[in-house]
Amino acid sequence: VRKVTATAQARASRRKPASNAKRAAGSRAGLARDDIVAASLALLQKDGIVALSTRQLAARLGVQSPALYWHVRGKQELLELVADAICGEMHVPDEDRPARLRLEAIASEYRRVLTTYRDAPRLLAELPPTGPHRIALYDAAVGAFSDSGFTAAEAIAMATFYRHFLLGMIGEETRQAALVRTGKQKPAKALAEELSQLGDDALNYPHLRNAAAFLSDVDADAAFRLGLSVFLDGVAGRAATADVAPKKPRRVTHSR
Amino acid sequence: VRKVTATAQARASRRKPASNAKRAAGSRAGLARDDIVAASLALLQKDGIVALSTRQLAARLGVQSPALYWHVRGKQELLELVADAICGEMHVPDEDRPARLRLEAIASEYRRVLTTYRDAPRLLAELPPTGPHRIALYDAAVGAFSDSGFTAAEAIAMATFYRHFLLGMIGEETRQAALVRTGKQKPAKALAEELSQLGDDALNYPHLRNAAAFLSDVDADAAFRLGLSVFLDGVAGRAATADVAPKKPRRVTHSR
DNA sequence: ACCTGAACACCGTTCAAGT
DNA sequence: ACCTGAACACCGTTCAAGT
Repeated sequence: VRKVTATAQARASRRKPASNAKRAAGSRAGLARDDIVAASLALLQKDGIVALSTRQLAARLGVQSPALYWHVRGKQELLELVADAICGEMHVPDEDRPARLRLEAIASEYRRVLTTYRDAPRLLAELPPTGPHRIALYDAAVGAFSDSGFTAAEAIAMATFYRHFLLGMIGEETRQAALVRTGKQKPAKALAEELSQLGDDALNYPHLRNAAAFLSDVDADAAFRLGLSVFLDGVAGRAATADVAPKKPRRVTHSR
Repeated sequence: VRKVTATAQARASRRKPASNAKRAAGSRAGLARDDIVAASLALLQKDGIVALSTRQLAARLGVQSPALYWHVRGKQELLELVADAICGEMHVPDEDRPARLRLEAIASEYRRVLTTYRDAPRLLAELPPTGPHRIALYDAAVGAFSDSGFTAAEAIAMATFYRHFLLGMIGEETRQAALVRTGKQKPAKALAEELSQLGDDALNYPHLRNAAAFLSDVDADAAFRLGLSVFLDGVAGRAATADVAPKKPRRVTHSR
């Protein structure tokens, strides 16, 4: 039982057998890794992340779902491949531009492609940034933060935060857009309802209540630029002051 | 078929029948909404979000899984209740403190409680901020951003971004901590491997490679404070300049 | 009013067996 | 080398029926 599993993993991890000009020779379905990723992207774009199951994917490829496991180690790896393929569509900014422009370029590339794939922000946020394209973007961000005056350790942390910041902003935008698209009550209405429902009780929400009129008419584009510029203003207004790498080498700790 | 479903939803939405001093009278399992949420939190803390299934939850409560559906509309609502219960442990800052201190207080409350529940950041990031406690926190953030010089519409957007920023930072921290805890290779090693694996090819990652030595020794606490202060510096260095509410009332649009 | 039993339509994954 | 068939251990949810 152990043995077979081990060899199966070994098979799946040894990929790209020779080239990509090898399929459809004598294989049954002529399934290739790239086909699987392409079909996954199509599925994601059409029906969202919930539809991205091994079984539906196999059906779309005209194959039984266990067939996927010869090409891919498991669903986790499949999702990572999809995530990296998505990031492969993003353009990595040139090194010779000023740091802030590079960070802005990364942001707009994120937004440009992630808004075209359904649920992509959620997908990228959940998966650790593996894969060559994702790491390349990460590397570019680290470089930009380094050039902004952060130490190496700080730049690494900042790049991670930046990534999550962008994914959060874009994810929120796509979530709102999806709500409107599917005809559900626009979120302003939903929140207004909640507010009036609970308003008379002990808790009331003065600021939201005050701003309720503006809830529906937030331009996603302007909001994105605002959030981004606030963050980058913070970046610009700071030289390397904080100290993220402790003196005595110490493991990552979580609060406690 | 339609009718019955409708009444079932009506039943589930009409909750808190009288008070909470009513259960265990003649009911079989004496199941109450609060019990379900409490058991969910315990399950979450012990085995993470993957274990938080209706069936495992029911088992822990000594009940069949369909029983839950009398008390709760579905899994989505269950998760929202759990999320709000978690946020109920956070302290909302006083209004009379300076805006920046309020935002810092919100941040440290987020971090304090989210690091105690497994996968809580992911949970909160995926769910829209419904529920009284979550809305109260959101309201406090909107107030703080308003007092920082943002217009109402801007403050709403900033509060959303702030939430995602915090969830992203804390989520990354807990993810790293989980990797270390479960004995998996610490992420520094993993990334270093990826780097050396792909390094000789066309792509190489100069900045990550340069910073690789610092990857393992990032103090999560210091990193959090760094990211937070950068963001809040950006907030402080900005009066209300941007314009998030468009002149001609226009729906939320995505990209293009 | 509150819960069970049985069923439906799904999942991801393993593994022997086919070709 | 690449794929199928059958199976395992799960999901969330509905709905009639029990008490």
